[in-house]
Parts: sequence; C-alpha cells; structure tokens
Amino acid sequence: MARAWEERQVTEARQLATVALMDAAERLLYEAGYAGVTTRAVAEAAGVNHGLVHYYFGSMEELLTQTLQRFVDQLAEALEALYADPTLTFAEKWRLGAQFWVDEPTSRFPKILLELLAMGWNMPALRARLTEVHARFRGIFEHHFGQALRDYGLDQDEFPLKVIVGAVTSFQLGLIVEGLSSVHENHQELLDWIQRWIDGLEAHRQPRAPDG
Amino acid sequence: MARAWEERQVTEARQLATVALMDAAERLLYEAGYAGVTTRAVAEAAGVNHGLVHYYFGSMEELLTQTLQRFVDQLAEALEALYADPTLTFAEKWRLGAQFWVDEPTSRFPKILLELLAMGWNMPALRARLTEVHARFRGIFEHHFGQALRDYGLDQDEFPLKVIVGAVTSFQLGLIVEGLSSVHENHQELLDWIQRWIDGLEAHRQPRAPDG
DNA sequence: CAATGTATTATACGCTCGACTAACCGGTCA
DNA sequence: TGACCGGTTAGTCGAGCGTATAATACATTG
Repeated sequence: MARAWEERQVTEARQLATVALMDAAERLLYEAGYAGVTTRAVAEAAGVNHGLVHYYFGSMEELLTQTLQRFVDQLAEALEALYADPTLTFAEKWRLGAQFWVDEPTSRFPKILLELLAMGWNMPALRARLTEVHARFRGIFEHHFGQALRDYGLDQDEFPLKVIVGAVTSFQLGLIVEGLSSVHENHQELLDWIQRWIDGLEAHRQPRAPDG
Repeated sequence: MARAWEERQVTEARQLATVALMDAAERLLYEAGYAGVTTRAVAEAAGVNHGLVHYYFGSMEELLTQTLQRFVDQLAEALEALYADPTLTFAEKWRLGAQFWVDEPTSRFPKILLELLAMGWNMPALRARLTEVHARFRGIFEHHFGQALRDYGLDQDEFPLKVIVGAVTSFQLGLIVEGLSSVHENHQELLDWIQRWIDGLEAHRQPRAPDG
C-alpha cells in the first residue's frame, strides 16, 4: 500500500521543518560526526518533535540521503560558479579554490563532506551515491583544468589531463583528511609551491585574445 | 582506590584473549566501521565473554586505544622495513610502497587506518594520538625521501623536501579515501606517471658508490 | 580432600536507539 | 454546530548499548 507521507502536499510549515532537520543533520555531522546524527538529536537540534523525522522522511537513512543531495548540490554550484567566472584567471581561481575550504561560510564543508564519505564506507547505498558525486566533481575539474592546460600550452604527453585531475582530487582530499586529524605540517609549503608553479604558467601564458 | 585489573599478573589465557579482542576490533573496523565496534560484537567476534572487555581493558575506549597503538606500530615497522632494505633502489621501494596498500596481507590496512582516523575526528583524545602517529610516519618519509632527493641530485630549491613529503602523505591519503568510496578513476594513470618520473630519476642517478 | 582466592561467566541495570502509533489539536466544510 | 481530517505530539516497543556485579568454575595450597 502507498505510504501516505509520500504524496501529501507540502505545507509551508512542513517545508520549514524539513529544511531545519537537514540543517540540523549537517550541523551534527560537523559537531559530532555521523554517529551523533540520531533521530532525537537531529530533531532537538532542529527544534521539532522527534516523531517528525519518521513522518517526513520515512527513515533516518532517507533524511541523510536528502541531506547529502542538498549538500553536494550546494558544493557543486559553488565550485561551478568559481571556475565559470570569466573575470578571473585560472591562477586566481586556483587560489580561491584553496581558500574555499578555509574561509567562511564554507569552512565547515570539509568535515561534513568527509563524515558523509565515512558513512558511505559502510553503507553501500550511500557509497554508490557518493561515487556518482565524485564523478560529478571530477567532471568539473576535467573541464576547467583541461581548458587551463590548453591555455597554458602545456604538453599533453608530459602532463596528461587524467594525471592532473587525479592528483588534484586526491591530494585535496588528503589535505582535508590531514586537517581533520589536526595535521597541518607542510600544507602551506605545498600549497605555496603549487601556487607559484601555476602563477609561473600564468605569467608565460600563450595569449589567446586580448582582454581588458 | 586501585582497580584490581590494572595490577593483576597476565596469564597466557588472558594474553590470548586480549590479542583476540584486538584482532576482532580490527576486523570489525574493516568489516563494519567504527560504529560496529561494540562491546558485545567485539567479544563475540573474538569468541570470549563480553564482560571481559571491561575486565581486561576497563573500558571500550581503552581497547580501541590499544588496538590503535598495536596497529600503527605494525604499520610503521612494515614501512621502516621496506625503506630500510639496502638491496632495493628507491624507485623499487616506491613501487612496493604503492603495492603495500593493495597486496595481501596488508590490503585491509587502508580501511582500518581510515576508520581510526574518522574516529579521531570526533574524539579529541584519540585524535591527539593520531596526530603523533602522523608525525611518526612523516618522519619516516622525511628521512628516506630526503636521502633519495640527495641521491638523485635534485635541486632542493626546486623540489623542497617539505613539499615532497607534504605531497606524498596527502595524495596517498587521498587515494585511499577515494578507493574506500569506490572511486578509482585516474589512480593508475597517476601512479604510473609518478613511477615513470622516479624511474627516470633512478636511470640518471648520480653514482655514489659502486654496488653489486 | 577441603578451603581459599582468582578467572571467567551470566545476569542485571540504566540508558538511548530507530521505528511506530494512538491520541490530540486546530482549521474546514457540511 | 459538529463531524471530519491532516499535521503534530507524546509515548511505547523491542533491541542493543556500556558498564557493573553476583554467581560460578577452577586452580592452588595446606
């Protein structure tokens, strides 16, 4: 038989509570890790009755799934917006990309993202979604880094796009994991070194079209 | 008042059960994640009464702490043994280092390590230990990679040791995290690219002393 | 063999979990 | 007015948790 909550019309109050619950789930992921995201904790943090979690979402897993979806959409949009900005050079975009994980209001994203990833390690259904998410982000990087490689006139044999993208995604993830473990040694040196390399490429860039 | 279990002499049976419990804790970390490591689950997996967890270790946290200690000691020894082997070139060591996470019997290490790290994100006491652990591993890398840089005659300004070590630790961690999320794209290309680079350095190595 | 003290087991306690549901509340419409 | 109904609340359920302790098995000693 059909579950009533699935087809019921969405009232404004319900919309507010739903958003509050997902906000609370993110906050608890950040503050306590995924083990701290329980029905009652999430309801209390959202200021709603704990029965509503089941009433609105059907299960805890569904709440988490929708929270994940909303979170990665937000993340992808921010990333797309950054790299799509035509007023910035690639070097500037890279610099802002590094800042992204540190500056407000997105400084909580690393913890939330990694908690979601860690959940996925032991929940095949969630992991499958996260694998898709990763592909989506990889696609963004591939597109914009491929463009940058061409703009910089880099030899595609010497610096294959796959290698660049693989290095960027994995080492960024690694930096985040180390940061969450209170490990920061060598990070600034590494980031500065990469920035200098990219700035150097930018300085010797093949001019394509005159701008400004 | 003094807790009896702290000062009691260790019998052989107790030693066996203690090891079995830590083995079981590692296995559960691998199979179910840290949320699956409960008193009863760990005791059942070890084939001992669940009361013994408290009797032997005093608390669940202490069992986990000792399991962490044993695990990282094992990991550090394996890594030290690999890099200390005088019959191998650095390029060969690097190749074996990459295989280490994939081959038996150490292929379960990445999951166990990352589960422990994830636990630490929300347990300050554990995180502090993990920060130390990371420093220990970073020290190993610094020593052997510094040696390799000198052997290869690489310019220390162009490739600072801190940058190399920072890149190696973070990108390895990132590869592991991606692997746990069923993401493998670009990994082989990246690893092959690095291996070719190191092999190239090895081929043009400054001879120091004749060997073999 | 009996007595003793420790190692181990079985059970109990107080608590929280996710899931579920009966009861209630306030607005709507006959 | 009063029956109705969806949204919300409060409370229950069985399970499992970490911890603690009573009860038992067992080895050792006299």
